[in-house]
Amino acid sequence: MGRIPCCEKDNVKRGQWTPEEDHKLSSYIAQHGTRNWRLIPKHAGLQRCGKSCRLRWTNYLRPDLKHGQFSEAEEQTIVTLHSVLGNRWSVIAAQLPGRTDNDVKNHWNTKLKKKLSGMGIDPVTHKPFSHLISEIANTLSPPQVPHLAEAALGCFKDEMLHLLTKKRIGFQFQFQQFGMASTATTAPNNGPSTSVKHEDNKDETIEKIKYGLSRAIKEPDMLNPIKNWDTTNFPVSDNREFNYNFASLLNEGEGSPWNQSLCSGSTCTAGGGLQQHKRISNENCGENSEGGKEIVTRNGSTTVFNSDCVLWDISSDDLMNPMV
DNA sequence: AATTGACGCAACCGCAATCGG
DNA sequence: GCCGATTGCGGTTGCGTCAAT
Repeated sequence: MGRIPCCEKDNVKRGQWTPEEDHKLSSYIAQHGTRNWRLIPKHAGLQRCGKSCRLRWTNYLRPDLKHGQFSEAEEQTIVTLHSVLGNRWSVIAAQLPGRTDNDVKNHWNTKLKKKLSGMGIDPVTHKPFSHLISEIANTLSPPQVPHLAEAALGCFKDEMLHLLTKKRIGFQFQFQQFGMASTATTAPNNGPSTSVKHEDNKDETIEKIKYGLSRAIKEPDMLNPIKNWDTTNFPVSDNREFNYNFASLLNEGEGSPWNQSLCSGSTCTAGGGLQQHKRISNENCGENSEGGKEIVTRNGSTTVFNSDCVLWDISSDDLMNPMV
């Protein structure tokens, strides 16, 4: 029982492709096309699984592929689309000529996630971490905070700790706002006396986060990311080439193309589906027959960018959900 | 100089969707 | 409409490279 294997595993080579194998596959496909992947390796004289051949072709050998580094414009497009579409790499890659879903996925996982985190933005929700902290705080009643905060933060605690303790970037700005020490490696000397106890210097970072939570509960406006997020004093130590103007992103209007994509306010759930009020930059828009760009998704729904580049979600159940 | 760990990329795996007889 | 075969997709792993210790 079980799934039928895609090929005879025993007589199939695996691992890195050799230039000779690449040449055989490319030559065969140039002559015969890519009609039946199961038969291609046999006919091309390759001891490879058809699936492996297909991957090698689509991700590496195809002549229309770009192999160089991603440009900043491409990165911005990826982030923009990811904030709307989540991990739908094939849809995102379709908007980037010459890039494959694997390329986009790898680039996201190795570079862009870290860049966003380095800027204090959660790469899953595309919200500033401070905003997430505020949202968590707003869901907790004050007596619970010290006990629940750490658990609630678990989803991104490691990321924050990495940033705060290893790369030493980012959050001093927020601590300054709380009247705390100006660097993340200094213990809060004027921290709260009630809701958070400073138990152990080893875990002081967690304490600071908890302190932020307790302050957020007392004074929710302090953590409003729109009002308070400013990158003026926000060094991004290992991303100097990444000239992303986050301040302009949060101030509507001109600036980086990213500024039209990321979440603001408390309603955004980007990454979880195509349900949110979104705009994307015009440079990402192609045209369908009615002047809009269609992106057909796996579940059959269709995302359309109209002439104003406004996203619509068209599903079989719900024919037209204007997303604006 | 040797070791270790982080990083980036290619490739694999398994499930879901689609195709076609 | 059914069902097996094929293809597409996203998550994960393996491995080579390089910098830090």
